[in-house]
Amino acid sequence: MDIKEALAAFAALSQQTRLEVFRRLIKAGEEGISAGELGSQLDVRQNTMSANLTVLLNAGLVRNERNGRSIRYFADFEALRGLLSFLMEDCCGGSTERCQPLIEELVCAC
Amino acid sequence: MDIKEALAAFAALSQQTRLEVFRRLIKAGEEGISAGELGSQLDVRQNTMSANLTVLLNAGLVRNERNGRSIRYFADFEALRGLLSFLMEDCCGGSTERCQPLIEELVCAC
DNA sequence: TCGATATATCAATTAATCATGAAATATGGA
DNA sequence: TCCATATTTCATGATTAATTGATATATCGA
Repeated sequence: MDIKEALAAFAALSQQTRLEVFRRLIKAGEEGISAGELGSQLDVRQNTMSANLTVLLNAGLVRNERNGRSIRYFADFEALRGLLSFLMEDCCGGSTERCQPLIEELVCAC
Repeated sequence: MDIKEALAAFAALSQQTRLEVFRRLIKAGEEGISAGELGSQLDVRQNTMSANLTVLLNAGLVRNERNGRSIRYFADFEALRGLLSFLMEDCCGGSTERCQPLIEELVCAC
């Protein structure tokens, strides 16, 4: 993960529809959600949704897979891991006092 | 943390100078870094840096504190924790299989 | 092969963001 | 009080992003 990729990822997550899509894909896990389902769940027109999904794809945050006539989207957990590690790199100059509780709390949220 | 705050945080992190600033503040921990130091470290003009620091402040990602003539900035770890929990909420519908390794890898990065 | 469904692409308009010059505010020291 | 330093605020022009209508592509079933 370099800064260009990280910037693209954060930019992708800084728009309401895309953030909601990504959170739903995180929740959905392996199952994923089709483009059409996402559009109707979030009440977004199909071309707008398609454009937003393309942004998430280009940012590397999601993958997709054709399934008959529909296309299913999935969160890319590996990319998310990379992004978060990039952000927290050398946190507190290496002392874990500050980041350890941050991380532990996150586990509980899961 | 609601979606508005999360969007503001991701938007704040989606610009090169601000992302670099935030990562430096994460590294700096308790010590923080002054506005002027950040400007010269990253070779950014003072008013541009000031505007970018204001964006990070408004997004709740950093705090500041006047110290004589200079103003010192600090990463807000609690806000970061809130943001990450928001993003990972109900990850994989509650099963931790997917998020557990993601989190564990993060700890190592610290 | 034809029509229906699902999704993507294109071009254009509108809206938001960014960096900058100029000026203002706050602090500390002579 | 006056000057220098550190930082913020304001107005503006330039770049970039978002949504949309129209159209294209891909898949499925009759």
